[in-house]
Amino acid sequence: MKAEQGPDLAKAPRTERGRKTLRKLLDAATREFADHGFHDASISGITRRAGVALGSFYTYFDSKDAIFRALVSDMSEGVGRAARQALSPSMGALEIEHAALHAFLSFASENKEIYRIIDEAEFVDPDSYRAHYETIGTRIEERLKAGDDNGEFISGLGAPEAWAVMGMNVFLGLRYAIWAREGDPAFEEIARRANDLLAHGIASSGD
Amino acid sequence: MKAEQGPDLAKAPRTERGRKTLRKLLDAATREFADHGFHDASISGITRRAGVALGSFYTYFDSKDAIFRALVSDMSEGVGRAARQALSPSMGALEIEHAALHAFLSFASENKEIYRIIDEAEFVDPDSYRAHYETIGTRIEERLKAGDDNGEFISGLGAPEAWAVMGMNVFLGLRYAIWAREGDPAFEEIARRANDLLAHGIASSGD
DNA sequence: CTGAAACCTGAACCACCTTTCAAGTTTGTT
DNA sequence: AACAAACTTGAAAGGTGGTTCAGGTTTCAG
Repeated sequence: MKAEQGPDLAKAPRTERGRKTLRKLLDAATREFADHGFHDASISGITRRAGVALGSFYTYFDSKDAIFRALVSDMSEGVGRAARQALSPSMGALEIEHAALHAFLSFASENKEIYRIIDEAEFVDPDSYRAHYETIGTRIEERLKAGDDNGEFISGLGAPEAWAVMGMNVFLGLRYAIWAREGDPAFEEIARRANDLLAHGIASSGD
Repeated sequence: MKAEQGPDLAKAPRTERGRKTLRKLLDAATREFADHGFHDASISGITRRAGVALGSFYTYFDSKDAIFRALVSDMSEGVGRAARQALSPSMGALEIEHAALHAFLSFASENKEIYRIIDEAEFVDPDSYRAHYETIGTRIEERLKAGDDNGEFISGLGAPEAWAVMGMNVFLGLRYAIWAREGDPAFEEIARRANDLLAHGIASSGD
């Protein structure tokens, strides 16, 4: 959840006190942006939540945009980390897609605010938004190619199929994690049905 | 492109002159929001583009939010209209999904600014954003059920499959229409590959 | 023709918010 | 202990831009 390093996202603190204040600001900003969205969030709202003076903000960030970018890059990594932990190399290619979607649904469900922030990056910081999805798309494409190589998937799969899979996953997350309703099927069932669609499609076999 | 009716989206004009001014404001707002995004767009920018005085804006809209909402509801209808025109009842169920995606890619490609505005509604006007996708999701679900009824699709399809299809389409639109690159496959090929995935999945048949 | 309602105008109001800064306090090193 | 660097503070500068309003012009029904 830290974001000190990287190309000047935050001005690195040099003392223990400074590191604590930076952390408090990042945590407060997550809540402030999640509650109000980028533009209705205010620096004073962030510093109030963090319990520090308004001016201290500028010790660590050059601007409101800068702290937002720091958060996005931070959280984008968080999503990737969560996905990686759910996968194991011993799984079959289909099984991997199932596990990835299930992990994604759980993660989104428990981090709704993070998702709002990444989505808003489309407008506040378009480059990192695009980088976020292109990174994930590439990763899915690699998984599809691996499944192709070991004979579990058909050959000829590439970026279009990867983006289709990513879109399925993102929208199932939107509908069943972020906009969850009473009576919705469990994540397990959602993941299973998406996996069936991915494996065999929906055309009736007799046709 | 009009949005006079509806629950108080705009204060209805009573003369011909008024209707023209309202139209000019809506058109100008489309361009202003597309160029700058909601928050960096300004009322004075809109009235300048429309060629009317700043104060006239408030004859037709109560606020900046109000005109944005009017635009979103307007454009959401436009997307639906474009999709409906590309479909014909004589098509088979699979063929319909293919045509819908192809029409969507073309529409998105030629209306990138509209897509930016609808996406930004997630933050400016969450209710219409959600309504937009739930309406489309329901429509896709109906199509899947129809394909099920006539035996072309497997049975048991429902909302999860519909949202999966919608996600595929939206993300393929994002990648190949909005973020199009040199050397990308043509829309025809994208639609065909997505349709193959939808029909038969990606598991190798022998397995 | 005529008057009331509709519409237009743009300067000014005003609320809000990012950013700066000069002065004070704490931390860590020598 | 002593000093410099790091850090903190909050008032105020400086802008921005949404919204109001009082007065003028146009429209249109009767």
